[in-house]
Amino acid sequence: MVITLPDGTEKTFPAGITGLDIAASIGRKLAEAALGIIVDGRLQDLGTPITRNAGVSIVTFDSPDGKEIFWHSSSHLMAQAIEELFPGAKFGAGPAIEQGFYYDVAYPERFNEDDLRNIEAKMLEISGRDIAIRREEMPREQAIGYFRESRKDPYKVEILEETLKGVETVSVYHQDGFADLCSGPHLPNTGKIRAVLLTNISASYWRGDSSRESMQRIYGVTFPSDKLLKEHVARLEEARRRDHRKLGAELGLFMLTPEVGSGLPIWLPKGAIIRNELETFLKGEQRKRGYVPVYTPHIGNIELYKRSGHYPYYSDSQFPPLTYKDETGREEQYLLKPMNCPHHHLIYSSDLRSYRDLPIRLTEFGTVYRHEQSGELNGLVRARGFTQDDSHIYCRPDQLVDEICNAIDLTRFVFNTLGFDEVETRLSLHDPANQAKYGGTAEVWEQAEKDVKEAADRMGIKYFIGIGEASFYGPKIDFIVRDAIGRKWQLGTVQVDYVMPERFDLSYIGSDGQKHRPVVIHRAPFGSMERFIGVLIEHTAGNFPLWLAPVQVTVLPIAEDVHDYAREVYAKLQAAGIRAEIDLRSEKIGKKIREAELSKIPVMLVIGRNEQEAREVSVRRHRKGDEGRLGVQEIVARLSEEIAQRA
RNA sequence: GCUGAUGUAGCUCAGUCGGUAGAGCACUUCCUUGGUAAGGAAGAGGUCAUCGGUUCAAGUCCGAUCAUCAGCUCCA
Repeated sequence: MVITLPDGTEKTFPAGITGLDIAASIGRKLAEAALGIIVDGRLQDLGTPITRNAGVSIVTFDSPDGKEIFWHSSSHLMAQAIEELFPGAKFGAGPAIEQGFYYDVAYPERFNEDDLRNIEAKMLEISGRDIAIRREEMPREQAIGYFRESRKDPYKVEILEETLKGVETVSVYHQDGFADLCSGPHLPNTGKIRAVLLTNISASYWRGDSSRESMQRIYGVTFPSDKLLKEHVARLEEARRRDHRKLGAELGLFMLTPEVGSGLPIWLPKGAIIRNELETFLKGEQRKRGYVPVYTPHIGNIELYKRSGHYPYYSDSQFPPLTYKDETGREEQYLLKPMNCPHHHLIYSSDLRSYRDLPIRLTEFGTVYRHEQSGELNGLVRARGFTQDDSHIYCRPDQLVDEICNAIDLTRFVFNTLGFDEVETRLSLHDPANQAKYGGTAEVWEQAEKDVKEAADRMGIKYFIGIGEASFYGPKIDFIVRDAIGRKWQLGTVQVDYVMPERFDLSYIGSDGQKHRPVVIHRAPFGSMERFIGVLIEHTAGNFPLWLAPVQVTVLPIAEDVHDYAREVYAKLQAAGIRAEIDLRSEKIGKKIREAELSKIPVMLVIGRNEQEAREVSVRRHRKGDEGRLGVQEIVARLSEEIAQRA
């Protein structure tokens, strides 16, 4: 029997050999690190006998597959520990996730922190017993009996009876007295799991259904060594350090207060500078690309949203309507606007449009209000009042793909400028199985999705498909970045819409003199200014590039006798339009520098007697240190240039 | 919205068994005039989230509300 390894080398083995044997034949270390094996593209247990010629690769913790196996087995290990410590606990679902695993547990008592520590200790103890993990296949009917009678776990029985209805044979993994219904694969033994951290407990509904019983979901992460766990903990601490809510307060960027309302961020002067710079940047870029600015009110007649179809779709996540009654008893209802599109559509149809006028690109930083569920609110990244860098492009069908490409190009330009280089792109398509969720006809959707794909392919972007992620009026291209804690956030978006033009009866006069229907593109490179800046804060850890820094330069005189010269330098910076501060306190230079470093000011200009005599400044860059002396004109010119370049 | 946790000075946090509130940093004033990440001294700062209850007495115990955090569910 011939086994082909990933590097192309071929080895001959007797039939029935296992992955572990193959790993051992390559090296002792690999045998130790091996967690599973991929045989002809299929991930399986290390102990599964291989009976014919195959291409194999050994899976270790370094690969995503390896982590998946490791953490999935860890969830079983945790379940076993819980079962030993808390007899009677029943188990729901326990998968591996991106950063570890969880298990949903039904148990009458609430678990607390101490319980977690005890479970951790028990897991390590079980790991120390180095129990073999054994796979057993059995007919589904037999498994139902097993889980009902022996394991007494109603949740597994439910999975067997419903989710796995059509399946003949299922697999059960055993380790000591513990057994779990699971397709696998799993680790060969529990001993591989050497470091355990249970991170938190939360509630979850059985099968994600809020009408079903609530279970306790215990999250954890495990590693093959303590060293890896320590690194993981260090990453978590770094994430906490970068949390935009913490940095936003420390750096005086924004605030949230119940006196205004939850989820309603207030921009403080320093945060407003960042937002204003970003807006100025995008406005300038859009001007170059043929967008025209408009302004629209913050509320709109409710009829507008009924017409657009937003109201019925999203009435539960809107602030309740404002009702106005005049003396005659006539009633009008207004909605705090949850999106800008309807206003823009009315601007479009306020005039007769010729095919020669298209595309028309209306743009506005439009503030919208959505009553997000209280549990969803999260600093700037999930707020109830936020501002979209919203534009609507009205174009002819023959211009559509070009216009989508332009919007993608702008979005990419924005992300590159801001230093987001790891952006995932999702083509968000509709779910054909759930057509009722969407507006428009099947043909229109087919066309729209074809156009979106064509544009994405032409722009050469790498994307993945998200079925059911489309909005109700059309497919989208979504740009997704991760925050410091690894959570994903959708920022920019480009959306195609054939539905709104119908609803608002938008038209243009074609070359044939007849009325035609334009197509609308909704696009927002930043998405929401609040969310974008929230993610930007975490991305930069508050160390903003010079052009965005709320305070760009601080002038630090060493002693009082150079205050006059320091003021002169400060005045020159201000005159050049550089955001500068001056620290005239009677503190030592070390303290002034420390405070400037902590407030993450990019440039410090230290001035003492030597600098005064030479008409120079000592330049110190944040996190870099002393960079030597420069003439005043020189430093002003260099900083101005760096700001202009948005470097 | 649901489940759980949390809420004490501007910030980070102590506060024991229920007996009228504490530290460090920041802030203010004074002294100090210094060379690349914390000079010294003094002072000021609190409706212990809010409302109600138990008690002779509540930061502490109980309940409700609000907010925040974690997760679930949702996301134009």
